[in-house]
Amino acid sequence: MYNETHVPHSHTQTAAGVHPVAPDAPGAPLVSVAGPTGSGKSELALELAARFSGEIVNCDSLQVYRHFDIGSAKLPEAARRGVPHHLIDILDPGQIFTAGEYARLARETIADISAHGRLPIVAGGTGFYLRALLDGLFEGPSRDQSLRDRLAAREQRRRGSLHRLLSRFDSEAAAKIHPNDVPKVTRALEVCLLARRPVTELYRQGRDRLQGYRVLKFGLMPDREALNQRIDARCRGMFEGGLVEEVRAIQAMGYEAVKPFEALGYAQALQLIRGELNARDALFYAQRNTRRYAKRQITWLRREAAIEWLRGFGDDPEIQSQANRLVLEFLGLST
RNA sequence: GGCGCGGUAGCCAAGUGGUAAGGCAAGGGUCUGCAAAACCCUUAUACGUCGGUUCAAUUCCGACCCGCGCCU
Repeated sequence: MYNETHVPHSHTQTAAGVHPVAPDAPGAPLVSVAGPTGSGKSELALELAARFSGEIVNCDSLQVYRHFDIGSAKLPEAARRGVPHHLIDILDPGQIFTAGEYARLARETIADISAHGRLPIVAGGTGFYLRALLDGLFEGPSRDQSLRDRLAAREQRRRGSLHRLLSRFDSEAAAKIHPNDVPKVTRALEVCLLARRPVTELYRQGRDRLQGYRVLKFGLMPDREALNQRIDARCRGMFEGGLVEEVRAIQAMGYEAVKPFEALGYAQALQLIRGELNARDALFYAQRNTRRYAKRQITWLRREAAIEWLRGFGDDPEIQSQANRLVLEFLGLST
């Protein structure tokens, strides 16, 4: 794939003003920066964007929400060095968002950026969103709240009933989903019922993969111990930097039981406010859960295909120059 | 100094004269429209030390060490 992009392009250096996107390329270039929380994705993405006249497309399921700034570690406007950031602050806290919608929006955004001759850089830690964007999802019905409500009620009456039901509609799907994993069982069932066909059959038709781009995927993979330390420090910084006040402010706007409040740090801050946790425990649980989250992200990333691994933090100059070199090569700008 | 209680894996903790639950933490994994979510799996050369009794001690006895509490 992008091994073929070693073909040196006419002019060499990335002097400012030179459009990095070769107009005759066999697909528009697209860069993505993934990695666990706290690995320095935003910093690396920003660095690359600044250097290659890129624009950043957020790929984080929490940063899409307005008002959730501190706990989602949004790069403050002032720190963005004039680089345009997309798909940040696009939703109200009460709105539900899905991977499918993300993929749609992100694809539009990327197309737009490319059309202007700039380099789209997708940055964020939500692996599922990235996969939905790049590999696509299967073509099928999207979520249906009223159906879900009915299914949930049924499951509540008899635990495991949804899984049993699913095995009648699609035994293959049922075999792959653990009965305790109600959300996934629900989705599979929802699809079967809405499409009147087994999900498995729909899966077989493939995903609606992103077309027309050449993709360079970075995976930041810092040392686990160092990452954990950063995570702990960052969580502490969030609490000390006004996370609880941020939550109070959001509550004051009338939001209480909204989805983003379930996120790491926010959940704990909320419990602290409600008196269900003391300050020490709130921090402790936020840190621990964030460390676990990072672990899950790493698990997800390991499975991702064709990743250029960067064994360190994205704000490390050494890592940044490694990434720079790879992007240069990728764009066909290396000498 | 005396008395009492305790000392089991990284932490908490049950328990038995025949080599020992569980929980937490940790690690690994799954993921096709709520994914910072949800779910699954795995783990240990662990019974303070030294002796004694016994076929056999983590379990009983003694001494010692350490911790906690109380007393003088």
